[in-house]
Amino acid sequence: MAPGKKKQIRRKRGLITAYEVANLAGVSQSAVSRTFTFGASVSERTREKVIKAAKKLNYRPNLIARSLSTRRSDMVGVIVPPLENHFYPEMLEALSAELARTGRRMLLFTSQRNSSVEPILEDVLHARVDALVMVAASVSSHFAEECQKIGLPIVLLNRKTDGKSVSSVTSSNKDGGAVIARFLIAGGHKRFAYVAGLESSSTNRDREEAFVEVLSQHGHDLFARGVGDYSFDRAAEVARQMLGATQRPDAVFCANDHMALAFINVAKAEFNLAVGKDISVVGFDDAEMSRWPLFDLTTFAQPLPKMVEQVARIIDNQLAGAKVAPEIVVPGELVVRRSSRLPKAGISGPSTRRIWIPPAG
Amino acid sequence: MAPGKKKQIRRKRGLITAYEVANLAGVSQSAVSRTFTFGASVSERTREKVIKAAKKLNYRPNLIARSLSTRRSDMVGVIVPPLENHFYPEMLEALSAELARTGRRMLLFTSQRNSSVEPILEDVLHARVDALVMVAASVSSHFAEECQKIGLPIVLLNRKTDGKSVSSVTSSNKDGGAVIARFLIAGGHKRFAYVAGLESSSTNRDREEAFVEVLSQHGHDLFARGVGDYSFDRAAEVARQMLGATQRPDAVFCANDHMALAFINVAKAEFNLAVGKDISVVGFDDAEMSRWPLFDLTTFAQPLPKMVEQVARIIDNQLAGAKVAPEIVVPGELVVRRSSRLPKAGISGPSTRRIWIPPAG
DNA sequence: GCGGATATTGCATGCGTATGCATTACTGTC
DNA sequence: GACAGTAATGCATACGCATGCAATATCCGC
Repeated sequence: MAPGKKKQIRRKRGLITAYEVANLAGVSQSAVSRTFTFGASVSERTREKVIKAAKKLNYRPNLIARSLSTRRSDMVGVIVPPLENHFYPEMLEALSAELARTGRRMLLFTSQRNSSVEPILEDVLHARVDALVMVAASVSSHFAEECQKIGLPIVLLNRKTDGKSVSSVTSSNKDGGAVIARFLIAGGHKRFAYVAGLESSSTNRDREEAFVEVLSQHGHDLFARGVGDYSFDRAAEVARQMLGATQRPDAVFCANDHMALAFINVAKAEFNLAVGKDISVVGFDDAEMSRWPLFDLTTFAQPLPKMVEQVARIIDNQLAGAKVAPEIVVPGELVVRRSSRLPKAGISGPSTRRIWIPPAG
Repeated sequence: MAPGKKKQIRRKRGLITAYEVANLAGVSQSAVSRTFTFGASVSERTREKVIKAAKKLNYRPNLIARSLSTRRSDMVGVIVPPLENHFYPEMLEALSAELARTGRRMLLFTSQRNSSVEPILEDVLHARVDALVMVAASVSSHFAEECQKIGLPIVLLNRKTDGKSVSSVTSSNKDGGAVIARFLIAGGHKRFAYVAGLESSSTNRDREEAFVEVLSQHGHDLFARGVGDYSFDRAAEVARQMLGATQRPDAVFCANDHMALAFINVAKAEFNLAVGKDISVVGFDDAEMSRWPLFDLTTFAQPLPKMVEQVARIIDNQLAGAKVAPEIVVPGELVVRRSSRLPKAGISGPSTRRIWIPPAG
């Protein structure tokens, strides 16, 4: 070794670096790095020396530097829609927990109510995240291609984009719509209404199509239909119209819980109706609030834990080089509560969580 | 210049770098960097060449590399409590918007219901965020010191830690408690109840102390008291006890909206009470849901926009070298709705947002 | 105790940008 | 047109870690 080449001896302002730990431990910076890199080759003796020195100096590997070196940031960009719909905070928490579990951190972007996500996407791209999860949003094919090109995996959660070969995780929206139709028919209802979510969304299309189709298979038409755009206020407005009409629907399927809660609010507070007797209301999501005594909402439950698990799995696979962009559909189930008149048969499960399964035949 | 030293000509797999843009534009990498660094010295002609080349190559500065170089990540770590309380998603959105507005990104950490934030903090420290915002959490003096040492600004939001010289932003919890007491007294109530939040929290202490103090100034004792720990279920349980007693309170102050909504749920759904007539319920926060027809909750509004603005300001100042750790208290106001009997005087404001101000004297 | 296989170690360099410093190109003035 | 003063530019290096490669150290079987 060239003498006098002790370049390792540094001392700067600011934070502790691997060099300083190396000095104290009497090893090279490489050894320090290897100690903190899973799977790297270090002897037990070296590791101990390093750990001890690191603890003494209160050293923490600088993840920024690591990212630059490894070209992996271990950050996942997450774009969430406005959190007005309380199902999304729940989804966010589940996602956060799942990402943490798989050793990733979450860079969160919230989208404003009336603006597109495009500018956000530009930000995300700069941030060098390893992957991107978009909740309840869709994506232009232009952007999808760009991400493909730079190797950034995208996963859509609770929404999908048809034919664009973008990964997505949704629950079985079609099954949900269909089961709810069967459930309401089995409950003896006659006048069916649908409160639509955003008509441009895949979730709304799937739910509505299946709902209407099963109704018509049983000889029923939609008695009323309104568009709530997944918004509380607009859904409440729809409710006012439907309930103020000379003849009311007796069974209402709202495309998500948030709108169903709006509907119940109006029905009870403004029309003094007994929800579950005078009129049945069914939602979709099974957000926490649906269990609140004043709502007690029958709703098609989306299994959040399974959904976010799939998200993580897709990310893992894509980062491992998978070429396919799977569209995962996770099964859900109809949780029966008292916002709806019950069919005679088909209810099962513990009293805390009764579900309805269409009787065979 | 040493001939053949054209080190700038590189070409690698992966993303576009400043070098490649420099080549195409016929300038140095420095010029590219300066073009994308606000306030740097570049001529208009150079800038144009660079911008053009950058656009052509679809170049984006690598923020990871920039962070390593500047030692600023422009990321703020945010730790939020469980989002069951719907006021927190709102706060999160407001904070996200404010951080975005000030050119920062948000690294989000969610804390689990029954576990301490300590392990999360360790993660945050690794991530090299520029600052840390902790929502509704408190912090050990040990950790506060450590952050002080490494120069990481911390801001507590909606909570404070006494005497630890940690910055915090809260709304005027004491005023809130006091105003609510005056309001309920002015409304002619006689039997006052308090549903406490987490008893270890500064918010609960401040609200309760002021509430009780004003009551006693007017010769009233607390008729009933229960602890809801800011949880829906526990607050509902408290409600069942209070409402099931032989004599009920006629005015209930719940330490936050979330618990107030639980109380109203139980009062209406299980005891069939007319909230606002049979019993008055007042909350604290003014979460969105408080406006829902079934709740229509009178509540002390915390001004989210101002609060998050203060958070950003503190972060700016601390990063600019400020030594003091301010404890900001932002004024709030009592928003009057129909969950409570109204006093004769003191109500003002547009019909969409009526507020109550204690009449002078 | 020997030869070879294997595990550990350190050196040197790269990751992509920002920036101090020295150099060069302008700009305006008389 | 010469000069001072300023703006613009490029060079070289640092930021803190990971890692390929070559050099050692350790281990194993005999």
